[in-house]
This record gives sequence, structure tokens and C-alpha cells, in this order.
Amino acid sequence: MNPIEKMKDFLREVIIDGLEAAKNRDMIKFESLPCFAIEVPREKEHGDFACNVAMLMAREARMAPRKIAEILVRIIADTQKMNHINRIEVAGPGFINFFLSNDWLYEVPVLVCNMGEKYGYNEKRNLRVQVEFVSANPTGDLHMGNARGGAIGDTLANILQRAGYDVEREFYINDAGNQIELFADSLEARYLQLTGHDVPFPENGYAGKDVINTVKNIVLKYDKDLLRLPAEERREIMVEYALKEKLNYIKNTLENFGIVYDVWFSEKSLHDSGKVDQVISFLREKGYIYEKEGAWWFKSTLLGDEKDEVVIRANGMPTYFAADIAYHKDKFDRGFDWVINVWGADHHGHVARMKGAVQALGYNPEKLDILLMQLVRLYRGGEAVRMSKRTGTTVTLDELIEEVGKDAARFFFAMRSPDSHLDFDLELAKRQSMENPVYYVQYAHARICSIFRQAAAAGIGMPPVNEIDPGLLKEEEELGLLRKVADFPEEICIAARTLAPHRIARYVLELAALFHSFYNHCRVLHKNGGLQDARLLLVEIVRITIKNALDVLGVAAPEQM
RNA sequence: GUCCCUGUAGCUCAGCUGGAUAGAGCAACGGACUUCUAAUCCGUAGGUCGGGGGUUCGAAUCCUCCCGGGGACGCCA
Repeated sequence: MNPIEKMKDFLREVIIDGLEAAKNRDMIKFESLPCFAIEVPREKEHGDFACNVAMLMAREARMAPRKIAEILVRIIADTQKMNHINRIEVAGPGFINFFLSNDWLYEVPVLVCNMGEKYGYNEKRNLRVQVEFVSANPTGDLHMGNARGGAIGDTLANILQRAGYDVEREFYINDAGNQIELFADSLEARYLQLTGHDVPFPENGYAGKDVINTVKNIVLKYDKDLLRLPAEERREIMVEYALKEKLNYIKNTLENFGIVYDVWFSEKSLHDSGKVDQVISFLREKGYIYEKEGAWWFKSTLLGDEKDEVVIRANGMPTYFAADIAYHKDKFDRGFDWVINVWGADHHGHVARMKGAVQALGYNPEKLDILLMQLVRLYRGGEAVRMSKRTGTTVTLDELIEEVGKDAARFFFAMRSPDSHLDFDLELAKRQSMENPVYYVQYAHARICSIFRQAAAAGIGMPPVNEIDPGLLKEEEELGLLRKVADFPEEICIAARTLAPHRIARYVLELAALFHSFYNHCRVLHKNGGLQDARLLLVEIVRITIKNALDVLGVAAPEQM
């Protein structure tokens, strides 16, 4: 399933057996084994895998690290059968470097071919994880921050699925609270304006043209009929209409961006069902809620936060935070083993009290991970563009997809660490295609497809895998590709563990680079039948891996460019 | 003022739970197409990892203090 992990486990066993043997012979003294690492050295001269155990044991064993390593290496060489291992050496401050024979790499093609589009998936863990992301306000267009959140969240969800988790994608709909009131005010003002009344627009209202368009649709549907209704009723009808339209728009746009959710969760439903009230009562009974200046406060300072937070306003209305507590209770009640929220960094102040609330509710706050993503700053030809729904001066996700393309946009967002502040220059992204490395990767895939087209045209087909001898692949470029392909499942695991979607973008770039290099150095189609078959097999597994990695990123793998 | 992120090659960024001589792309310069797509490859050059101190066998990575950039600190979400 995971060639790298398999090999690491094997070496780990070899080392532990060796250490036990040394202990039994009184050659190295130690009580317990340290938590040592088997890692892949950066330098090729340092072997295929390296181990730091000797350095970690030096203190307890009262022995120089190199000395420990030398004893261990000798014992391993004596007692182990040394299958897979060509040689072991001690290097640097006490690293033990393993040089493997290539036979383990030659097992990779069969594995990849058999797994096909499933290559990259690890064993099931029987753990359910929920990823909530984007959760944009349904009062406006999707902006660049939502785009980044979408790319990061969806890619992360894909990674977790392949790491063996059962994943659900969720969008939290903020269809309640103050902003909806403000949304209603904005709709009301626009409606009255469009039907010939001279009314002022609310100061902090949603001034974007998208709201005007929505109200134009309302006018098309109802004409001036709504004027005859009481304001409250009119507002209700308009909000319902507008939310429906907006959500529809959000859903469609995100689908165009390659994102499909399992669950759309309504904040309003938490209020309507009484779950917000219930959770506040619960916390009140537990002593986490107190009254001050007419409002009810959550005592988050008890749980490590800097300041307490209002949950029920003096006017009796619950805050967004109150609903969010109920929402997270609901998440854990649904039985998720791991809950991940992708939030913009502007919400970071909310993290500590959210975790505190989860703890107060009696759940393990470590099961909640909040992935903060730094904000996107948008530029157009070097000039900063302010992103605000209210002022309406923003580039929407639709426009981004239209201008830059889904694949380039998703790759671009996924390529960078969530922690990096992202300056996105639209002019640059459009003009300089070389700065969209997505083409580089897609081109590798298309090139491989082209080889198979050429082969087919010449009547050449790839024999069944078990009739091919991968051992004929001996060039440095070939071995490097095998090795890189073998890395993929492990790369997925690391990306999942560290919540680092950008690792996959970098991985597939490196894989594509190795392929392009191979392509320029080795011919696939030539006279020698055996080597030709082996190389066809090699590029086939590279193609599968590129395709699968691009799938993780939500980027298409074209067969022709 | 407090908190979060960030500072690595000219530019944009990697660097996994501390590991060996800090990497990639773009830009620059020099090469490679009668041969499976040159949207490619090969080579050269480019660094005080913002700065000081500390922790240890070992620090770009961890701690601390400064300096610079972004963001958050509301009975908004």
C-alpha cells in the first residue's frame, strides 16, 4: 500500500533487533529505546534511508554516538540476512545510513498498476473527519479569500480521504443574525429605490452590484406588488428569495471550482430548533455563563482565553458565537472523531474561545483543529484592489475562474502554505503562464498520453504487467522516477498529518520535473522490446500518479495540450 | 498595548515531529529539436536563512529579546 512506510517499518525492526542483541551481549547499555527516526537523507551520498538512533542514545548509554552506531552496524551485518540492504555505514556525527538494493523499487510498478486510480489511498482508519470550509456569508459574492479557502479545504479533504479517513465536507450557512437584518435593510432600500422611491441606502449595507441584481430579479418577479405588503412581510419574502438565489449561486460557483459538499448546514436551523438556547442553558448550569451589564457572557478566560465573550446580547438576541457553540456541539454529537475548520486568519481571535467552548461542553478540544489561512491580497497590474463585499469593489470567484481558469487558480492557491500571505496579481497570473506551474505538470501528463498514442499508431501495446521486467530500468532518471512514484502515499500521509495541502502541489511538480528530465534522456519507444515494455510501464505509472495527484488538487489532467 | 501569521537567492516561495554541504520555479547568462509534443531539457551564476542572545552532539527549524511587514482585538460575523 505504502512502499516507503513498509520499508521504514522493515528498517525499524532491523534496528530494534540489532539493539536488543547488543543489549543482550552487554555491548550497549540502555533501559528503553528512544523515539528515533528513520528518514530520507537530503543527500544521495547518505544512502536511501538514515537513522539517528545512535545520537539519541548517547547520553543514556554513556557512549559516543559513532561508537554506538558502529557496534549496531556490525551486529546488524552479522545477524540480519540483509535482504534489500546493500550496505550500511556510519557517517557524520553518528548517522546510520542504509543503502538498499533496487529490488524494492521494482515492486512499485505492479502495485501502482493494480491500484490504478486508487494509488495514493492508504488503509482505512475507520475514523470520521469533517472538514468545514468556505462557509461564506450568503449575502454576497464569493471573493478571493473564499477561493483560497475553497482550494485549501477541498484539497485537504481529498488528502484526508486518501490518508484513510471517512471525510465529510460541510458548508455552514450564516443565514441568521445581524447580518441578515442588514441584508434585509439593503434589499429593502434597493427595492424601494428600483420602484421609484428616493430612500437612503443603509450606512453599512451590502452595496455590491450583486445585491442590486438580486433585487432586479425580485422586481421582475413581483414588480411593485411587494409595496402593498407590510414592511416586515416584504423583507421576509425578499430575504428568503435572495438567500435562495445566493446559495444557488454559491453552490454553482463552487461546483465550477471543483468543490461539492456533503452537507449544507443552516445556522438558522440551530436557532429554530432551540439548540442554541439549549446549549446556553447547559453552559449556564455548568457555571460557564454569567450576567453583566444586561448581557450574558461565556467565561472563556476560565479556559485559557484572554477575554470573555458575549453569547446573549442585552436585547436578548444570541450572538454568532452562541450559534457557533451550538454548531460545534452538533458536530461532535454527529460522532466525528476529528473536526477541522478552515478559517481566515482574521478569525484567529475566535480560536481560543471556540476550543474553550468545546472543552466546556465536555468534548476533547484536541479533536478540533482550526486551520487558519492567511488572507489574500488582490492586485491588478501591481495595484492593490480592496476586497469588501460592502463597497462592492471586489473580484469574484466567477471572475477569477473566467480570467485565470479553474485549474491554474486551484493550483496557485494549493501551492502555497496556508500560513503564507498571498499576493495574487490577476494580470500576472494571466500574462505570465510560466508562473502558473500547473501547465508544467499537465504537460507531463499530456506528453505521456502522447507516447501511448504514438505507440498505438505503430501497433505497439503494453504487455500485461507480470510479463514486464522492471529490473531493466537502471538509468538514474528511471530509478528516480520509481522512487518518486513510491513516495506518493507517504506524501499523502504527511500532508494529512500536518494539514499541509501545499505538499501535494509541490510533490506533483517534482514528479513532473523528473519525468521531463527522463523524457529528454531516455527514449521510450525504440527497438528493444524488453526495455521498451519496461519504460512503457514506467511512464504509465507516472501518468497514473500525476493524474491521481492532480485529482487531489482538483486540477484536470488533460491528455492533449 | 496584547495576541496570531510572516521575514530564506534579484522576484515568488519550499524546507515534514531539530539532523549531515539550505532547495525549487521565475528572471539573467550559455548550450540542446531531420528522433515519442522545445508548454521541455542540460549547464553557469546567485545566500550573514531580518538581527542579538540562549537550549545541545547538532538550530532556517525550539526558547527569549529587538527590528521590519500583514492581520485580529465589537453586545459584527
